[in-house]
Amino acid sequence: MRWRSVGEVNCSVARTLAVIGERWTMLILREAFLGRRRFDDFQRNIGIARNILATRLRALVKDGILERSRADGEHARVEYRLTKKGMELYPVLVAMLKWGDAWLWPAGGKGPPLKLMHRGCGAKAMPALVCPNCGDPVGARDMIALARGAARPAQSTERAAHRPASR
Amino acid sequence: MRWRSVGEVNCSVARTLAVIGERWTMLILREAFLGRRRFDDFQRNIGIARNILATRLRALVKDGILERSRADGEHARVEYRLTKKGMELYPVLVAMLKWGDAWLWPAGGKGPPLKLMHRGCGAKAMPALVCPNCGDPVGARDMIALARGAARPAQSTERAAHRPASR
DNA sequence: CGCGAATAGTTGCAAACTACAACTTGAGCT
DNA sequence: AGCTCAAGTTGTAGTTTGCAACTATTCGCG
Repeated sequence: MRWRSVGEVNCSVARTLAVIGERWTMLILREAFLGRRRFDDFQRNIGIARNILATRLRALVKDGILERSRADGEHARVEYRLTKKGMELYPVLVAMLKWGDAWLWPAGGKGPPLKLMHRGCGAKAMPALVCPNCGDPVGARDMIALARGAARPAQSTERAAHRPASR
Repeated sequence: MRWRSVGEVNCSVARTLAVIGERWTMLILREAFLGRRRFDDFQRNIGIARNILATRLRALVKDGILERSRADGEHARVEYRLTKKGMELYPVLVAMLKWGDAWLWPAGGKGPPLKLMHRGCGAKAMPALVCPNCGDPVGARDMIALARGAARPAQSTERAAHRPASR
């Protein structure tokens, strides 16, 4: 398969990657979530080449993640802002941020540069993933994937069909 | 900046992307979380070219996400399994899955192929992101990013330094 | 032992993508 | 008109990806 057709695969992860999986795209979204809206701000803060940025922004607009508007008044100022669809990518970004904070800062070093604070209660803490039903935190081993229709987990095919007689 | 040095940037998102941000990598992890462990299983299920898969697997092992072991007994069977560090990438995958489920399946179509079930309580539902302190669900607008040290949000620089006299 | 099948890769090459820097376009200011 | 700024586009060189065929190692079996 070519990467080009990864968006047509019958899997939400693959389709999501077709939208946000290109190099640089998540960094553009990071900036967008921090409130950045202008071409040159993105370009300077990320350090991305201008043509690549232009291409990515165009794709994100086409996919409905960002909205492009010509804010008239000052020069040719163009703004890119997150749509609702884009806003809802926040959990993806936070999950990356949290994992990076936990695993990618060597003990001797300075530690990650950002902390998150919950507006509602004032807690300075990373959001956690929980079961919406019982409220317990969930990790990889707490969830089972069920294929549509099937009543059983969509688990490993593991040595199924071939080698029918030999064991 | 080259993509090569994105891992040295002072940002957990950028560093995380240096590890899992290459094309195909998250699809390899999807398979790993579904219980797949073997080279050919990854290759067939994802549809990735073999050389690319080999390169990605090597990188994931080097980064401590997967562990390579030569399970002796059958042929030259090699296994790749998630480490603890790798397991903790689950929230990233789930966030993508959830967003894809919500936004990438046209109304007329068949809908996403996987559902998740919580082992603990049996609920069939996607995990949600909540504040660990108060338990409220959080979205992009509910959190504020604070730069280390600084007491104020790490928000947009927006027309700050230059243009000092003209307004 | 020697053979064929299974598994896990590697290699060579063409096509596609990325990066850099310089250039273009269009709007507003004076 | 001429200057500046923001937002791209273009040309070109370098890097990465994808395909298909090839190699290497192990196992089971006669």
